[in-house]
Amino acid sequence: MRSHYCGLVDETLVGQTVTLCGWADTRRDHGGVIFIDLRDHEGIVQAVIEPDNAVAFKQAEGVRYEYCLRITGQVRGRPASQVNERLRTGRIEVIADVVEVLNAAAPLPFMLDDAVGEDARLRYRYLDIRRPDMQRKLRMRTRLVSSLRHYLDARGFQDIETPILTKATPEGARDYLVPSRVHPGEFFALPQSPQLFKQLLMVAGMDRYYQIARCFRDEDLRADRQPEFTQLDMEFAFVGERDVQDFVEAMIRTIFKQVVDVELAGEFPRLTYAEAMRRYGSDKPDLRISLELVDVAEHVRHAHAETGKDFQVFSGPAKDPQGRVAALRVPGGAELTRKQLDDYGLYVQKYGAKGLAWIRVDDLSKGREGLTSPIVKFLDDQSIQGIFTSVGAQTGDVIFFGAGPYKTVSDFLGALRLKVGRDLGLVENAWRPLWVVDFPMFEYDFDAKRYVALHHPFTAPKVDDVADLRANAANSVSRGYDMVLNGNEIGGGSIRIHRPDMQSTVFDLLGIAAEEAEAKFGFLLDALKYGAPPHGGIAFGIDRIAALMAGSDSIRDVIAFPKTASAQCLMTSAPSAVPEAQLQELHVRVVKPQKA
RNA sequence: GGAGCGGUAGUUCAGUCGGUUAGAAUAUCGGCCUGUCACGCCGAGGGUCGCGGGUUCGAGUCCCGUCCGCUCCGCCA
Repeated sequence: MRSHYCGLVDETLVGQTVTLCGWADTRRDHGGVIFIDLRDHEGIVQAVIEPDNAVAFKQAEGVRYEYCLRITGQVRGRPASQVNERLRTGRIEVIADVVEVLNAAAPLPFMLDDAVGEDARLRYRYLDIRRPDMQRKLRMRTRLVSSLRHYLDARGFQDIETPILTKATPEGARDYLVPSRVHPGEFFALPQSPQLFKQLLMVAGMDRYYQIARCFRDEDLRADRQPEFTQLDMEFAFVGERDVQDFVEAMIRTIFKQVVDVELAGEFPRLTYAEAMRRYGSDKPDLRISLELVDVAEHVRHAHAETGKDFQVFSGPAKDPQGRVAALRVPGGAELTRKQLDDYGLYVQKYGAKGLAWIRVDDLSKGREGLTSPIVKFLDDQSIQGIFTSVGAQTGDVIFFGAGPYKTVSDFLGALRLKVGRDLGLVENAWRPLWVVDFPMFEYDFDAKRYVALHHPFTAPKVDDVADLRANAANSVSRGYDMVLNGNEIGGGSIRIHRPDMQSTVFDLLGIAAEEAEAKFGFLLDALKYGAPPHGGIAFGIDRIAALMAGSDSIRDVIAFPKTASAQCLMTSAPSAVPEAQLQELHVRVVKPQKA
């Protein structure tokens, strides 16, 4: 039984006998004295095996490898001159009376204090996790989840499990499927979220529900997306959006204080989706960067005053109701080299930009002479003056321009805003949460040639009237909301549809025929008939919140056993082929054999 | 599905214009030293240059394909 954690053994224990368990990954043998840096998740303590014990130890064990050890001995203080500030050792040492080798260790594939590549870390994840940084992150995640549970348990929320083996959903992400042995040719799906079950729990009178729920989506990965991930899933009955938002905002504020001692803003600002796109070119704006997009269409719509010609790159989108011409003023951007400016042009191409125009303001007082730009020759003085006034141009700025379809321009200038902000060190060191609200109800999918739900098809529209929604479907606004923190969507939710007629109407507007809706969501439509209460909720990305709290760029760092970008586990080599007999039992035949 | 970067010793990396026996640090092993704490000193072993093909007198280096890791676009209701 361990009586002390290494890092908790300090001067106050001098003279006492302690028992410590941990690993020793350094070996030193000096003048017959063996020094062992014993390490656990709390820290390091130096144990000393005096010569008489050391001889026996060396004979029995050699002094070679990392060991898993248990050491019992007396704590002794040491002179201040011996203190090693870097290792935080030297104040005390433990004189080992008994050294038990619980297990020897082969030479480690990498040194735990080295920077090491991602694949080696993932292959030997159990060693990676021994490193103090990973210990800190995973233990912090535990505190996060614990803190959330305490908060919700204390407020009457019911923690209710929902099925992992469930029904495939027609829309949304690809499902992970599980073949049924008992029902040949039929499949379960792993849940993309417990969405429908939690709504049914509201109908069932479990009026405040939460679950720390594992969710599965068979889509390509990102630094902030794994095929399986963890949500704090919540639902409330008899509420409107402010009820949900106010409750969870207080919860998030509390857990940030408890887990990482961070005070979040008193009240999170609210931005409509439209305003977020207009000012930040994103539905999850990073408010730590103060740069904003400014619309300048009004200044570039007219023909050049002297040449009489249109600058069609700008004037076309400026005249188009679906178009956008916007500017991004970057203070200090005049420092950027031509190469850097060109690189930004390439950068925005992957977001659909045809090109990136810019004006460098070398000296505002010199008028045109003080500008460098590929495009000023196409703009008359009135245009330039109008733009400069709109964006507040100053000497030393670069002003970037985007022109084209509204969504495209917003997207690529939004991406550029983040890129430039980071490159130029314009990201404030702060926590900047906000709500994004008033999302469009529907989004047109040009490939499928139909409307799709922007959030999900159970999100309630702002209008309560079915006829009203039908009449204005394209411009309808939903009762959805996202919580955004430092440019990350950490939570998203909505008030749900609770009336069958409205739910049927939304299915219909999404092009889901009545029979199809009945087959796929009949149980939901049925349930809504039996007096379903008004309800709504939200789901938070636990992995993303943990990564933010831990200061990690990737959620892999706060997941013990994550998958690689190609959705594999390097440690277990999953997924992998299975024996033919297993497939037969499941009535599954593999058409394209996996590569050897 | 697409793009970019990377893959060389156990690990982290260097390797010039295609040219002799592919190097360094660290780890490992052996020896020496010895209250050390990134100990020090001497020595040794360790390489399918991711894999396959091609160009060439000659390929770690150039070309094509492919696999793997990371990042991004698409995708993620």
